[in-house]
Amino acid sequence: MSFCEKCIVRKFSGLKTLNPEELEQISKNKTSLSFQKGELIFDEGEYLKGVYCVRHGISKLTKLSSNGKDQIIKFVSNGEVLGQRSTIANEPTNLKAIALNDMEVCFIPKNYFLENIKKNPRFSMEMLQDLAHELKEADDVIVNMSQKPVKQRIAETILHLENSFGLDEEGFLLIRLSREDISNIVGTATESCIRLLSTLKKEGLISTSGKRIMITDKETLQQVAEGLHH
Amino acid sequence: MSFCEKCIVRKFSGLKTLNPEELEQISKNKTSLSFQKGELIFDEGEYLKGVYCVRHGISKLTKLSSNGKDQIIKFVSNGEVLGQRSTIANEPTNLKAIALNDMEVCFIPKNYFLENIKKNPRFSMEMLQDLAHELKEADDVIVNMSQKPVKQRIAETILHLENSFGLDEEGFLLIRLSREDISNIVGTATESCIRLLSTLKKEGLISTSGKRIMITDKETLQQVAEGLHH
DNA sequence: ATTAAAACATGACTATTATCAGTTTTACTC
DNA sequence: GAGTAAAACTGATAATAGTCATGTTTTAAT
Repeated sequence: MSFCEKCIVRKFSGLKTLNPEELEQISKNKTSLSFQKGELIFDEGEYLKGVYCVRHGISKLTKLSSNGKDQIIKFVSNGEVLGQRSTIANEPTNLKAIALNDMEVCFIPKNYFLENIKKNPRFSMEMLQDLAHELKEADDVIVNMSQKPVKQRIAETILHLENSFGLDEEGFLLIRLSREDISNIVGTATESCIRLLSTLKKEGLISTSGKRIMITDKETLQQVAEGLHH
Repeated sequence: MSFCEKCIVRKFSGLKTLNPEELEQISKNKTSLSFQKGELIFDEGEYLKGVYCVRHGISKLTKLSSNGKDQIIKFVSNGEVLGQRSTIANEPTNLKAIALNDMEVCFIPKNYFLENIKKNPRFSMEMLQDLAHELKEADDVIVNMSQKPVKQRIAETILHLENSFGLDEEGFLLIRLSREDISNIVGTATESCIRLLSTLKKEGLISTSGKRIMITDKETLQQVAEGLHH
């Protein structure tokens, strides 16, 4: 049994605005869950009974397109909360959540979450700002997807993955994705994605080793992402 | 001078959850503004001093892409509020707002809007649900943009415009957009957009008269939008 | 360690979309 | 209502991305 009050993860999520009593209330009613790599956390269209606070690991959130491909909408990792949007909207989820690696999460039943939104204005303001921020990010993605060619989107994705998850000791991106996952981020055929990664490799902007990717010329890669370099 | 209490528009926006005193407070401090067709309401990156409640007219919200094209992210019309996201996030706007036709809006200074979020839990819950809903829509757009070919996106856009703004007496879409605007919704070259509209016309799914568009075979158009028809 | 399955990679070809150049139509001003 | 600028349209061509076929490497399970 662990206590929310002491959880480091709390510092990064909206939960930081809750007072000790509110936290204890949540602490008493949460349940700890583990998910294995590849395991389904929740599916698109499910009604959630609460939110999932991620203590460890990374989850990918995808949406099934009418052509049968899963589009990756975003990743959720340590200190972030899964299922916020649908819980707040009181709707079924619009996304599917899958564990990218082994995960530990705390499940917080809906009513404790919603209760705090109603009672604690600082918490609800935090949630509002969270959603506002997500919305801005979504707008950026829309523009990139509609206006940029695939090569730019891949360059951008690699830079974004570095920013979000950082590097390991050897300098490789900490997050390891299959080529298919990458193609599902940029919305392209897996073969096209592989080919363009090879191109970036030949141009000396990245190097790879299996699933691991290293940025070797960040400046030029940024130029590619912005369409200034061919 | 008009009173928020009596404003029909209020019924459609989050403002409906405010009580008479809160409404009077806003009513006393709002200013009425007019914008002409094509006029700039606010630019990307501006700090807004408040939100704009749309009483009449339609505004397009765009974001400039690095390739110099404006991507249309969404439209805001009667009963909806402009500048919500950036006001809540306390950030500069991430979108540019332009009047698509002559507009009448009420400007509500920031602090009256934020005050109600802090004091009235029903209002802040309404705002949360608003943002949650926008976020879901944004996810849908991301999937469409990344996974669907241009023809499908155009079909979808036409159907979406009918749903959002309806038809005139003759059965044409009420909203009238230039070919360039349509191409900036689907994120394509204007010429490609024109060509695909012609194709849809030849296939008998729509007909056009100048800027006016009429859906003549809704069922098939829906199939095209979903990729079931070629 | 062996083997089967999955993921990765590449080539050949096709389909889609963008670009450039030009013409026609529409809408607006005087 | 003629003149003009902007928008709409069309064609030719190039660039981009998707599909299908096939071989190779990596991964994971026995």
